[in-house]
Formats: sequence, structure tokens, C-alpha cells
Amino acid sequence: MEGKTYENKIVPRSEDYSEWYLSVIAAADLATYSPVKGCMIIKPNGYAIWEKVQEVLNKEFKKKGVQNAYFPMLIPEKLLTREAQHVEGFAPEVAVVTHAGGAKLDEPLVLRPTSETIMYEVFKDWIHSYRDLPLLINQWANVIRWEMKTKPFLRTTEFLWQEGHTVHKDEPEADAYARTMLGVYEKFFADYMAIPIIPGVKSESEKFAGALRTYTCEAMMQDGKALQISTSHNLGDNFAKAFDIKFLNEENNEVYGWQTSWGLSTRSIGGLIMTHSDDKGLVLPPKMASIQVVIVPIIPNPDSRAAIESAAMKVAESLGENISVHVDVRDMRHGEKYFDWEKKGIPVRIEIGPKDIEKNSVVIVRRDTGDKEFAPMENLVEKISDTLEKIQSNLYDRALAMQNENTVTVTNWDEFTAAIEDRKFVMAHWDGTDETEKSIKDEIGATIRCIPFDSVEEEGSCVKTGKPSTRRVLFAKAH
RNA sequence: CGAGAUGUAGUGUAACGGUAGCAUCCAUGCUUUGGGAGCAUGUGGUCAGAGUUCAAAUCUCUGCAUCUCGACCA
Repeated sequence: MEGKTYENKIVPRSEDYSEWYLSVIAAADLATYSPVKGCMIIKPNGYAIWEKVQEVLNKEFKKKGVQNAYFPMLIPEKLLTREAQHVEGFAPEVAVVTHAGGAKLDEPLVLRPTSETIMYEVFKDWIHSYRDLPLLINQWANVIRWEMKTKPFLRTTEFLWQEGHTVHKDEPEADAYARTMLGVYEKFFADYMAIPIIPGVKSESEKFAGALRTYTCEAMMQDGKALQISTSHNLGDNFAKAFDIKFLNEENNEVYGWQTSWGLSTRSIGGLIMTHSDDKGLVLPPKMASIQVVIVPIIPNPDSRAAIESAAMKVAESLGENISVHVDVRDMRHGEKYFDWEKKGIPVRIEIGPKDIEKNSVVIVRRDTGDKEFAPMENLVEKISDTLEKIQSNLYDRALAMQNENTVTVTNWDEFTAAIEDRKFVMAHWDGTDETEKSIKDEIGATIRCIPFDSVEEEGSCVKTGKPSTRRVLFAKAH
């Protein structure tokens, strides 16, 4: 991926949303372009966010009985072609290895675009009895999808993700599990990423290639566009039949397994950036920040440096182990340090200078609001913990308010097109056909993001065709 | 892959066919220090190849790359 570099300048959101996004990534030093087109180098600041994602999700997965494993990146081509819809969906974006070891391969190997096929090829040998079920496996991996157009985090040729794959004894259990895992994602986004999402079901045309049903988390970015930020699929017995995943049930009958798969990728970091950041740069929710508090010593003259820095260290120690803190002792002017940490999104800044030491207090500055206040040194731990919690909930509330303000319900085509052009999330009736969905997409560029779980059943008529409809679905332009 | 645009230090920009310059960044030194410091010195560049010309960053051709817009997508 080649492209413009932005150095330290943040392009205002109002000017160009896409450039703003790229400039925030550059300023916070999260990622950079790779010599390979479409790929991205995730730098330490960006990878630290991914490590947080891994930490939190692994904990949640364990609670649900999921075990981590790892499968090869190279998949024999004929495995990929086993499930008809799956091949059709992925064929255009698969990269293939044709030569290795100095010779042409007898059978080409594909670089995994997802791991259903290679996993299920061995799952069939792991499962013999209903007592082996459910099988709950997750892997953290990279995958390759040869996309036409890429953008850091949101869409890259190679990306990191976790993909969970399960086998169950019947369809209801599989469906419930797919829903459960979507719930894990929903909770993760709400509680950690501070991103409010709209959970729901994908329409037929938007569902995963090979799935019976796809559940999704859709989030609204600050430009009003939707981001599909994670998905969970009920695969039915489509793959089980293609890969011969069978077991003996309680009645001693040989039956097919019922499967799910669910994934969350580095795209979620893109969603994090686009949800909270501002014209000063990245804004990290405290629970996703590897550094939650930065202490900047204010040094009026070189002679006072040692004393003030040691005072700053003491404050850092006093915050204890539950708050991650960094003392910035670089040889820079403090003003420059402020800007540096602001663009990196660190939630709280503590300033400590001679006047503060004299008064036995510090200055606390919030990244989300910019609010500055003096805080006495006593009870500083409580004060900081409290501030971090406030920032976490404020970010969520702010994003939720934005989503609510920009979600509208419409009844006719004029209202519909006006709202879509105005970058709203639009709840509208739809006749349920692929043709109507496609014609809406072709005409105005909006797609059905999902049929929200909380969409109530009601009589209505499709905004495009006027045909009868039983519930409203969520339309929006998507990233 | 189709259509259009653009390629000059790390970055951002100048130069009629005639000495490649400015700013920033980086490095060094001094002075500064409660919100992006100042001065001095220094390192570093015409996308690649061919052609036209006394002379090419500039004109022509080819290639490559990037950007914007479409088709694809977690």
C-alpha cells in the first residue's frame, strides 16, 4: 500500500473524512504503508491495541468453553472448492501459490482467505460421537484476500483476525451458539471499545458465502456510514455435508454436524479510530489504551529537572498496578509533549511542575473533553480511576447519542433517498427480495446493513416497490 | 480491470528548454522552557529507460508507481 503521508498534521474531519482518518493513523503512529501493495505494517502503537483485543476476547472465549488452536495458512486448492457457494464467494479474491521448492506444484495451494475448509477437513476426524460435541475451536491468524481497493485497518490484502469454528449436535444449538458469540462481540464493543452497535441478521445477498444465516454487528462511524465490525455465521449443515463431518447420536444414527463460524478482525481497530477520534488525533477508550495515563513533568529551568522528574516518578508509583502509566522524561518542551500524547489518544494527562509540588497537587487533563482540573495529591488513585471510568462511559454515550441522532425512520422513497444522501441510518420497509435490494444499491448506493433484532413486526409497504413488508430493516451507505 | 489525473530531498512545495531553490524533518552546538521555541552549521532530491536538442525536472515515446471514480469485500 503506497500513498500520501501526513506526518504530524491532522486533516480536519469536516474537510475530508477519508484523509482525516489516514492522518489520524499517521499521527498516532499506528500503521504504515508496506512495500507490498494493499498490505499494511502495523506499528507498535497499533499492535498494542490489537493485543488488548486479544486479551479481552481470549478471556471471554474461555468463559464460553472455546479453545485456541492453529491451522496452516496454505490450503490445497481442491479443499477450497468443496463447498459450492463458498468457492463462488471467495474465488475472485484468493491468492494462489503455484510454484515452490524451485518447481511447479502438482496441486496449487491457496493462501487462506478464511479457514473453514482446512479446519473442517480435519474436524471430521475429531468427531465420532455426540459426546465429542460441541467442538469449540478458535484461532488467531492472518488471512489474505486480494481486494481491489484497500484502506489501512478497514480493508487490507492481509489482515489479522480471530476466527472461531464450532460443531454442534443440531441446528437450534448451532444457531443459539452463533447468537451467543455475537453477544460476546456486542459486549466487547460496548464495554471495552465504547462502540455502540446494532446487532441483527444479514439479508440473503449480504450473508457469508456458504452460510445459512449471518449475524452481524453494525456500527455508525462519524461520517454517518456503517461499518460491519464483526460477524457470526450459522453455517447449517452445508459444510458438514461437503466435508463429511458426521457423528453417531444418542440413537446410534449417523448424522451430520451443525456448524458456526465467527470472526473479528483488525478492521475493528479502524472502527475504534473512526468512532472516537477528533481533529487533534486518536482518542482511545481507557480500557483499550496500553498507556492510560501519561505524566508530563514541567521543567522551568534545567537545574530543577532532577527534582521534578523524581516527583513525577513518585506520582507514577503511587497510582499502583491497576492503572498503566508512563512518565515522559524526553528532552522536549512540554508543549510539544502535550500534542504528541494527544494525537496518540492517551486518555489522561497529568502535569506536574514546581507550582504543583509546592501545593501538593497535580493538573489532570482529559483527552475526550480537554477538561483541565487541579487535583490534590491525596486520593489521586481514586481520582484517576474515576476519571478513566468517566472517559470510558462518556465515549460510549457520545457515540450512542450520535447514532441515535442520525438514525431515522422513513415511509416513502423521497424520504428514503433524502435520508441516505444525508448519511443517515435509515429504518425502512423492504419487500424482502434480492432484486429490490440490488436496485436500491444501484440507484443510491445504500445497502441493507442488517435486519435488527429489535426491529418490531408491523404492517408496511416497501419504500421502493410498495409491496407488503412485515418489518423495517436498516439501510445505510457502508465503508 | 475500465476512465481520468499526477510523479522533484523523509515530508510539503518552486524552477520560460539554460546554476535544481525554499520550508519542514533529521543531526550538532548555544540560548530557551506552565501549550507545537530561537539562532547558527550540516546531511539529503528530479520514478525508470529511450528519444529530440549545444543543453531536458521541463518536450516526445515506453514502462513503473501513486491518487480519484467505478466493479469486489471482514
